[in-house]
Amino acid sequence: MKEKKVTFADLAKRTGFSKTTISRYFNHPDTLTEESRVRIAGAIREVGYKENKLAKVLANGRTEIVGIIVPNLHMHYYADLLSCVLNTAEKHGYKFLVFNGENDKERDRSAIRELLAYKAEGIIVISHTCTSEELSQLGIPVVTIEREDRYVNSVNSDNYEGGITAVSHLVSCGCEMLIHINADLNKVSPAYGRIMGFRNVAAKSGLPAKEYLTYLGNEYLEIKPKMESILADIEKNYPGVKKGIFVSNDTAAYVLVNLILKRYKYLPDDYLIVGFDDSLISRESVIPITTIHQDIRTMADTAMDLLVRQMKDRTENKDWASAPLEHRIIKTELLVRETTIREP
Amino acid sequence: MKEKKVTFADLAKRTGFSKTTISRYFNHPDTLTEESRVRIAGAIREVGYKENKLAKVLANGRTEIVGIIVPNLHMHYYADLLSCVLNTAEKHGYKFLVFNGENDKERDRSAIRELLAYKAEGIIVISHTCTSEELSQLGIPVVTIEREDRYVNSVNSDNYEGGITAVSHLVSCGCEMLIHINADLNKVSPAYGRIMGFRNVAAKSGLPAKEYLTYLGNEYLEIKPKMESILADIEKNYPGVKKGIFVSNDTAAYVLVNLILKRYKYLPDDYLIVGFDDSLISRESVIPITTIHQDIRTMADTAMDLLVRQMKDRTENKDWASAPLEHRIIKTELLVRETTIREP
DNA sequence: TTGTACGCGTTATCAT
DNA sequence: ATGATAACGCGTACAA
Repeated sequence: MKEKKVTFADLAKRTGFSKTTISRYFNHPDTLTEESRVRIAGAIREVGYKENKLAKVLANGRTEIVGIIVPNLHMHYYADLLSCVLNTAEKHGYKFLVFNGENDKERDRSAIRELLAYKAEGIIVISHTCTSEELSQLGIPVVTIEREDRYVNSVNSDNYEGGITAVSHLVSCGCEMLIHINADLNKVSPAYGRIMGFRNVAAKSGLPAKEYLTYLGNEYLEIKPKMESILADIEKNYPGVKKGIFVSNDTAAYVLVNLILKRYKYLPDDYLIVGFDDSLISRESVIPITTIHQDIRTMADTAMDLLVRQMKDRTENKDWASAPLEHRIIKTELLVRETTIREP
Repeated sequence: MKEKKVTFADLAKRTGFSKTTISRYFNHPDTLTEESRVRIAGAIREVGYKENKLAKVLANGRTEIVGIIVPNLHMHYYADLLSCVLNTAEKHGYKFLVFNGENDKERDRSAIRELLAYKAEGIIVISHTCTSEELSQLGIPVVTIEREDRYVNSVNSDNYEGGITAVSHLVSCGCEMLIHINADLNKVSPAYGRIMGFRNVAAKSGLPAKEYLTYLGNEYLEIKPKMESILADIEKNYPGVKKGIFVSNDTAAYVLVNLILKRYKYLPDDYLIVGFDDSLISRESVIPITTIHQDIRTMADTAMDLLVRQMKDRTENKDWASAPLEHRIIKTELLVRETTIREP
């Protein structure tokens, strides 16, 4: 079972042209006679020629490969993001070499090594184990999404504005106190803006505020016990008070709603809840959750646009590396659903 | 801002060795003197050499690239599958070029074209727009996961056995009738086995059985209205009867549970429900859903094992293409949760 | 319009 | 243990 590899040489022999002409047939067809084209086209289908992009790459340097490093794929947020990035394939013509870091610094590093070895033209980094400083020294264009981004181009949601909007909504719903549940985030994390947003509105509102800042986990079963104790604390300390609760993300908000439902069979009037992300789960809840929509599609598109520009500059030998950094902020949007509005 | 490309030639010049020796340093270090190795190693870090896998590929033919084509990534099932496949990267040393078909035949086809052009050594196909016959003629190893697979190697869950188990469980719970909700599947689809499993057990049990076979959709909001009318039909025709309902997948089962909860605020004793997949959502439900666990991890591992074997045979010029087809079946497992067992 | 000759960075095959 | 040389498949000046 021999592998038959048909190359330009074979096509050349078969048509009487030189390899150069065959090459031109693919890259500059307009410089050939109609007749020559037909002859070559015929030969191509007769011998079943298949293009070899790797040989092409070695000759002209453009791999058309972009690397993506994701932290994981069980969180729909990352899966969605990856999906949207992959969908830019036809728009820009890049292929994606994907690596799943699983929050392991060594894996992320090894992914980067491979990408450099395969001469990827650029990398989209969604995982967060490597510092942006490290990323900035790779020698190829990098764009990060929703993570620490001091030294590289990036795209982030408008977390601060989103936090402002979420909490303002709670205030305007007539809440008598404000609560924020979140991880104890690092200030360099874009999501830290959500905490800032909360504090800002809480201060201006003059309402009593309480923050529960502690690591909750990423999965339902991990979050549940922690949320249980937070809920217990709330029930104990603030009974009867109309509470506006801003939860860091929809999964956590969903857990909270479920716990409350489990307890009361319905959502009591003194609980108003807002999540963040607009992930599927927020819609799938028995009581759909009010949340801040992140425009993942636009984030992915913007990231690719940024990356493509840099990659283009690089292949054209422009000074891409010392261009000023760009940190794009993508607008969020409040989606009012049933956890902040009671049906009559 | 010039790009400095350091090659074997530079290392050779710098160390006084030939390119051949440099190559050997990387591929057969044991054939060099300790001293030579040290000298080369030194040169490498001094000039900052970075390997170029593409040149290597052109010379030896092994890209170490495997293609993956997924139908989409909003369904956690596919995202999980992709995640598990990506995680075999270190085990076998392959890199993954990922394409998102989005159920578009043209996109799937174009993905295949690209993979052939990039000389991927094999492809894992999860999307289902291309027939297995088409896939079998690509000239490179292919393994499909949970889809039509007549002409190619494949990995599937034991859908039939899963169906049997699910429905048997309902019977043993004392249900007075059996209901199956599923899409009107094609017989070549592996998931058709779930329907067969239902019919088989239903027939043997002698219980009255009812099938709702109609396309439900893949997303919560798409499924909801359809499930609503099915539930209405059930409530109208089988009130008071203890119903054992086997739903085709967890998302649909989740919708059903939510609709029932919305109506009764609890799950009435005459509703016993079993889903399929063991997707996250089945655990995240207010009432955790009894389901059939699919061992996605093992499916992904098995798929890669199958593919790797074929790819190896091919590079060794063995007759991989005419080896007998293998269709691996992965065991499923019943997970009894709260939708089939009531707490006292 | 078409061809010649060389380069891309590495590996494989003989030699020494 | 190390080297010389020819592939690998294609692109591109430069020539004709």
